[in-house]
Amino acid sequence: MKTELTEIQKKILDYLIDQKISKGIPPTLAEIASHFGYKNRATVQQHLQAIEKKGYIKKNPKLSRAIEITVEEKFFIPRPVIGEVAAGNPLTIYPDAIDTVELPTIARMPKDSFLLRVKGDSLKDAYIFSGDIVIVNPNLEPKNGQIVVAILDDAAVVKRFYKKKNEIELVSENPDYKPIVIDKKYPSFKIVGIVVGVYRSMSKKAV
Amino acid sequence: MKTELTEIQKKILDYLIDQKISKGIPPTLAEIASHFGYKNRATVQQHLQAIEKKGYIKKNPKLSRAIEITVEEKFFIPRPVIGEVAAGNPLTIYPDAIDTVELPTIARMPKDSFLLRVKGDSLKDAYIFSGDIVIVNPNLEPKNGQIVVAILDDAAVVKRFYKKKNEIELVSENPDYKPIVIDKKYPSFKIVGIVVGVYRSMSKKAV
DNA sequence: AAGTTTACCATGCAAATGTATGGTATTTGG
DNA sequence: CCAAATACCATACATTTGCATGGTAAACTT
Repeated sequence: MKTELTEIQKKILDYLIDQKISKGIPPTLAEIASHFGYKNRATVQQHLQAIEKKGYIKKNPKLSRAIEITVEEKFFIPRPVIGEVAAGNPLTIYPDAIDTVELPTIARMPKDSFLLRVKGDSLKDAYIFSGDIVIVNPNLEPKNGQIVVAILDDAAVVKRFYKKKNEIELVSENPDYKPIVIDKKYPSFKIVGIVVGVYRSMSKKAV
Repeated sequence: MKTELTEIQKKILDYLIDQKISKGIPPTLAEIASHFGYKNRATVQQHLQAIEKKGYIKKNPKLSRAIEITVEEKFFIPRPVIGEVAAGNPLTIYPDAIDTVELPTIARMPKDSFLLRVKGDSLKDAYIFSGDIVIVNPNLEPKNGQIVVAILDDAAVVKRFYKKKNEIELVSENPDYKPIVIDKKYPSFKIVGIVVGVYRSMSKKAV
């Protein structure tokens, strides 16, 4: 039952997994057909039957979108990493993904969130280490003590957020950097997002 | 547009979220009706329309299962934590969850995987700290250097896995513990799972 | 008392969906 | 060369699904 998939079957399986991950729901036969340019759902149906026969998926008959993916190796899915946090201050966010990271399905992202890879040990006092992936959520209001990603002038920083009476203070984890007080001097100040989580994959190599 | 949901509408929304998380796909009208004991899909339909009107979901008309959940606050969902790793060696896996942890979103675990909370700094050399959540996947074959959860006699341990020629060695992160060599002396030896990732939530409180 | 909201049901219908069957063309292995 | 596997199409059909409409009953405004 460990038969190999053909090229096309592999592509369809990949598409199934991709859809289930990015959209949350598996596609219908019609959607698959449309994606691959097939004029007929039956073509897809036959491919799915072949894939199921080889044990890679399981279909719940009669139900729409009821395709269960049974491949164990596909636990990890690639997600784009759009920037790096390095050496305390400067943060670069590239227009395109600089890299992808294999994220377990457990760490599915909050909507619109993005990933940044941490370089260097500037955040080590927050127990975040080089190579770790931080999940940044742009849709939340920052609360005191949270680690935020913010833009000052042209640079971006990753610091702890504290809202005082009339000002906002950004405190670095690294004691070498003084807190930044936000006032009129920073007209372009903007909170990009809040670091809601840290993830580190252990599956690839030993640390 | 910030109208409150009624009790029933709230229950239906919870069900939608729950299904999307546990099964990966939103239910159909019929499935919702069946779950709540309704004899009619139209009842569900009207509830969904009401929920949509209040802005909590968004429906893609004509498409099956195309219910998008738009509630921002629901980014974090509780997942059970079934045990603790503490003080180097002993690991306790409780039959029921000892706690729940708020995981970002829509989180879908690798199949059959479970979560353990780390207590103490016994794994700090692997950059895993007290309070962190480790994701354990029981369905993978361990490779050298990976951190595994294993059972020896009655105790369970979390250590690095190394397969030598004729034996298996479990190496502790903590230098105070000597490596354990697996042979006939441990008839009940069993790999419970592999630590595939570490997650730490940053949203609640400052570290 | 009259209106509104909420919560349900029944029925009907068009479109979407999964499935079965039969057919053609190409490639592959013996 | 021939059989089998692969990849696709067309057509047909039963369900599933979403949706619209109309109706009943209770609870709550006003």
